[in-house]
Amino acid sequence: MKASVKTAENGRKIVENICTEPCSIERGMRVLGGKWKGSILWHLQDGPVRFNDLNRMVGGASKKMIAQRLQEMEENGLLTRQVISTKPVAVAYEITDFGRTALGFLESLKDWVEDNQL
Amino acid sequence: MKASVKTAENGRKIVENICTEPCSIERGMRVLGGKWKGSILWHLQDGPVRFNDLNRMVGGASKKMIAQRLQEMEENGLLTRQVISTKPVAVAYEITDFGRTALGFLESLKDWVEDNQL
DNA sequence: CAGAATCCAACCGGATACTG
DNA sequence: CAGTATCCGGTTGGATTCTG
Repeated sequence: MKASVKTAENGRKIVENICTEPCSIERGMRVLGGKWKGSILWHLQDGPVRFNDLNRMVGGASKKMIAQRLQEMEENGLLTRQVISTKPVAVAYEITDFGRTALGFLESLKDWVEDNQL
Repeated sequence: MKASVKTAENGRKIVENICTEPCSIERGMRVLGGKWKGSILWHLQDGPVRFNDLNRMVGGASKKMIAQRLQEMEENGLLTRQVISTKPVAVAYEITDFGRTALGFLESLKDWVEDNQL
């Protein structure tokens, strides 16, 4: 929701509606922002990746963080986790169709950063 | 940078390049992500806004947070701060042209969130 | 009005060690 | 291999008070 703004006679702007609950952008940042989530999703776009590989691909994040973010992202339906019962066990993370709908936006963020040398 | 992946004879994927420094997506999240930054920029798109109004528009953030984020965003060139020497003093924050280049994907984030009822 | 300063609890996240 | 458990220092961020 966006706050609605009126302009008084003196030119002063009056804010009428207040965003009481977090607006869409903040909610989105909670799902895709934070640390590592964007990178994780990005690195899943070419197919399932195993835990340790993902850990290496993201780079800089600890196993603990990756595991946490993966859980949250699974709960949000961005990816799925499948256990392959070999010895030792293997686990593959795969992006969902829903997760893919976020890739476009991640790409525009990436382009924006690179175009502006941030 | 994206990690490069090869597939070994056994079908196992090998991660070759490791993202040592934060990749574009992470850097972008640091500039636009975090708490409130997206919302702040979003609420500036229709013209300059004063500190307290911005505080109300964002909603939920303390003055301290808004002040901090505004400083960072000014350093990043996303917005400018101009002091109007009235009594009491007024300060207006205005989005820069560069800041405007980020509005596009904030909008796609917003749409994505709303389309999927996040 | 627009902050800066201070205090402090809560959370975050790295390192390490351990498990099935 | 794919995590979980624990420890623990650092950061975050709210509440409150103060200032020009």
